[in-house]
Amino acid sequence: MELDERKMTILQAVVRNYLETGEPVGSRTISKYTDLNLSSATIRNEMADLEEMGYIVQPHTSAGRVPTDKGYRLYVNCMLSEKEKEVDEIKDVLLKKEEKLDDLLKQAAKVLAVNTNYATMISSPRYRENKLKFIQLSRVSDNQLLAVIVTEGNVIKNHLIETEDALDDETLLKLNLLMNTNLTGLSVEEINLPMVAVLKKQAGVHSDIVGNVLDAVCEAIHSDEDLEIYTSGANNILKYPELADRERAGELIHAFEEKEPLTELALGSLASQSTGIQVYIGDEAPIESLKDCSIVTATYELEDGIKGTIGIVGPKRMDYDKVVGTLKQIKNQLDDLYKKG
Amino acid sequence: MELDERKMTILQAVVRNYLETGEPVGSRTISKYTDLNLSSATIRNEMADLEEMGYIVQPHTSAGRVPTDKGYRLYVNCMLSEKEKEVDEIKDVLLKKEEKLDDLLKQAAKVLAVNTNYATMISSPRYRENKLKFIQLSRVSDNQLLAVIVTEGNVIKNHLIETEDALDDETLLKLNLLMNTNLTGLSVEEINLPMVAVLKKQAGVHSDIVGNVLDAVCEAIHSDEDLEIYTSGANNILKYPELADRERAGELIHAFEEKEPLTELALGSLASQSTGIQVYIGDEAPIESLKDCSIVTATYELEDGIKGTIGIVGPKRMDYDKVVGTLKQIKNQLDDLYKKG
DNA sequence: TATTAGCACTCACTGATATCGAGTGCTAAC
DNA sequence: GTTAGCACTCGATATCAGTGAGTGCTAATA
Repeated sequence: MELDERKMTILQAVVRNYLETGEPVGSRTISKYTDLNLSSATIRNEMADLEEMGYIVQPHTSAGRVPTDKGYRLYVNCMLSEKEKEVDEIKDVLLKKEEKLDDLLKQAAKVLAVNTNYATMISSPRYRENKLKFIQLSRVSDNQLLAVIVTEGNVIKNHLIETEDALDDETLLKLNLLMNTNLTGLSVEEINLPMVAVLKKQAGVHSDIVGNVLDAVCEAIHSDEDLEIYTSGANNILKYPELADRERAGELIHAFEEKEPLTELALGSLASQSTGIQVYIGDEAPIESLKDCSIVTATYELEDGIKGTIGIVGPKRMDYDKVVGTLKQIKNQLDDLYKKG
Repeated sequence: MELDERKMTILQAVVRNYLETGEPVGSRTISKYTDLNLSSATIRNEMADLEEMGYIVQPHTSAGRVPTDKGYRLYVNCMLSEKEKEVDEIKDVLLKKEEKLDDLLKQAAKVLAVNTNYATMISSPRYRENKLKFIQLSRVSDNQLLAVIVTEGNVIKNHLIETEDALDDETLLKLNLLMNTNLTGLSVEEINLPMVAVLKKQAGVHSDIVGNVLDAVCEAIHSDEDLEIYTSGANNILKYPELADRERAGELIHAFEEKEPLTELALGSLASQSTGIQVYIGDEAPIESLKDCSIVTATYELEDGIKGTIGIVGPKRMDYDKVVGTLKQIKNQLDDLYKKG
């Protein structure tokens, strides 16, 4: 059987209607809803076909139709390709400038949640291929050294090192010079074993300190695992009956609280390379516990290569149009605000 | 009317039974449950008295009794004063040692949540009366300075400062010396305006940098507002029908996600000076959105004056005995682990 | 005088039954 | 190919009687 234009129109009408009402939609509704000027009987026949093709189902005999994942997918694909062309009209979703990046991100998540009524998440940007910019070793007290490590993206890491006995100023200066001259501008991959050996040798009795600092450097740059995730509006989950039963809601809330699953999602979305919008419907979701939901993610990019993920989790009958629009807008704003700031 | 010992026994039995079952408890149940050897009729008379005194209520005529907030309060007071004496038996709630303090805290929240099946929170410790230990100003790039501020409790703060033009090494050294000699060992309260004026004067053209650093110092030490809150098991809320309706659960989940309300709670608990256990029942809660819950908090103390709050939020019919016991245990462990580490 | 047995009464809860109506598929007419 | 008409399905809602756990009150009892 073929999916002609009329069937497509009817499918779209079914999906739209279902998104609005959340109730199975019947033939009579569609007959009035569309401008096809067809009787409900005709629509019924078409709907029977659409069901056979797997785009819609009846929850039970004598009920209207509900889109399947496949139906949503088709709808979303069409919608997205239309959105491509269309210029995004300006909506009033606005971010204020914030001092700190993480405050800005928190705010973005919140604004998105309030505007869409879904649960939202945003990951801190991930600095790929990051290079060392600056190392500073200072004596904090007689037996404590502080290593401050700054990387290209201005990510700052602190690391306290316990020492046996106090180092004098001269030694400290020497160590600082040694490390900065040898390591600045390098990424972790470029710091290899021979280099480490040379450094340690030059450090003499203080080779353990160098080792310690290098470990901290490694951790600071290779910060895949400490991708920060900020969430907002997890309670919105409870607004959608199809997600609000104890079992499901519990899992979702848990995922939003623990954040590990969301980290996966963020990393996955980043890995996919696409800068655009990604939509996961039901089973397509990369996270087991979100498989009854739809997820829409976007990748924002603060500067070249400094990317993060922003996403929305909601019921499958999500207002995709609105979500995609709002997401794009926030994404653009994030970009702009940072460049200006 | 007087609350004699028998009434007290009956009240306790009612509360215990209700905690277990969550169902209104009737006179016959109590008659069997206690070893008072009284008929249900006698119990009924006593229960009528207890109701008149405001310790229990009937949800409706022809139902058993349920404790009121006042009833819970009496029960908890008795329980706590008994717990005082009793030596805590060793349970197997164990924390593993962690590298970083925040990992340890996260773990504590999680363990507590898993063990009790309630929602839990823990605040990072708050360093009161904190003194400055060390300031380091370094040049990161031509127009960026990095101020690293270390306080007595080894809390490290970083602050990036943009500069018009590059400072040479000598000036930098001078500024560092200036600030360290003048400020080390002082608390924010001790850094007054005349002192700031003198510093700025000595800094000459770089007075703006000094001002900038001082702001950062102030923020670093006076870190009331950035008390970190870690939560776990917020989804446990959904396990208790009396909290699981959309309205209430939404509010609770929201509180646990936004964390601001919990910060209030933590600060309040710290302010109360008590090192022991605090129990808030229903309306007693300092947070509006938690007024249908009970909250049990404890103050942990890593070192002298370095205190944080750990707390549990659950339904009013909470297993207070177990919660208090577990909380005490975790509290002790937190203390020990840190001292050893 | 305190306790208890007995009894009438209350009321949430359960399950059976009836009714309603939105929606379907099919057939026959247009 | 489209549509009107009709019988049929089945979830949702309302009604109602029956059940049982629980109460308060009264009168008998130790």
